[in-house]
Amino acid sequence: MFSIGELSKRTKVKVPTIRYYEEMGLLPEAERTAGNQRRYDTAGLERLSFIRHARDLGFSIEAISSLIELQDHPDRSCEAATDIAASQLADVRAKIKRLKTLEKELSRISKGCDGDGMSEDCYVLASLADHGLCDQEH
Amino acid sequence: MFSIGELSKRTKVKVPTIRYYEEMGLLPEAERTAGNQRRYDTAGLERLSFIRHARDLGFSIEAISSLIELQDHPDRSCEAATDIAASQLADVRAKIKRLKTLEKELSRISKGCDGDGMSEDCYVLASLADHGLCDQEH
DNA sequence: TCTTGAACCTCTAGCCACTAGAGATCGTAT
DNA sequence: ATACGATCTCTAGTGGCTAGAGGTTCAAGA
Ligand SMILES: [Zn+2]
Ligand SMILES: [Zn+2]
Ligand SMILES: [Zn+2]
Ligand SMILES: [Zn+2]
Repeated sequence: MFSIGELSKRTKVKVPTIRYYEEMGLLPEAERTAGNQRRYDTAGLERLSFIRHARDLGFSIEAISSLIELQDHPDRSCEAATDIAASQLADVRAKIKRLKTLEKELSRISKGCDGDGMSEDCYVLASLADHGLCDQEH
Repeated sequence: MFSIGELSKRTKVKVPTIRYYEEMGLLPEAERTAGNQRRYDTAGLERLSFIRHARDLGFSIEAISSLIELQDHPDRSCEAATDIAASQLADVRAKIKRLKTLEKELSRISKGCDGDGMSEDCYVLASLADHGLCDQEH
């Protein structure tokens, strides 16, 4: 049994974040010492590692909730889990697509001015004022 | 002179968002009718279009504030503008990089299970539980 | 001119996933 | 016994909006 600080060190999840996850129902309510401090065991450590890893991969708290629910019921179909993963992948791909478009425009805009003129003649400001100068929709 | 609703239609920025921008100081306080309703002219339209375009390109409210400040002083050096644009471009590139890493992991994870087994044996869940199965850091 | 009803006003609260800080209590090492 | 770092709860703040309540104003048609 170890403290929340120890759990925090081992998982690299900040202490207030652990408490937040508990409040959100991702972590079960921790056992407490006589003095009301949380104590954890390896089950808590594993669950928090799962959450941390899923968060690192960009899953939302809500999605992780569903995934954990599934993990707690080994006999259920895992269809929901693959759906969630597929949808997360689709999200990430959509974000990449959008960001690549932005990257193109921003790199054109950035190249357009070397910053040693006056704002009146600045291509950066002119580009922001006029989407017509953009190559694509974004 | 036109109403906030008209401005909203022309810029495709929602009415509450326009009020929010005013509150944040991105838009100057609008003129009002005798009955306290906001009225705008083409200057307001242009400024809001600038903001909208910058937001579409991912600039923060704070960054846009600085850009507008610069735009209002045509005689100042535009160095700050190019700095802001360069930093925004760097942000976008960093995000793309991270998302590409995530995409690789997620696509591996997604391919690993077709969703017709039980959660006990699900590769999606196993992957989330064990970062060791990942190809890269992320 | 009067009436309707859409558009407008302000204010508060909610979203997500935390993060920061205040003020009090607990645990442990000396 | 004392010190002091770690923990507790609670509230509020972050960014960039969005939603809703409850009230007022504007403009068009009768
Ligand atoms: Zn410039
Ligand atoms: Zn554009
Ligand atoms: Zn599966
Ligand atoms: Zn991993």
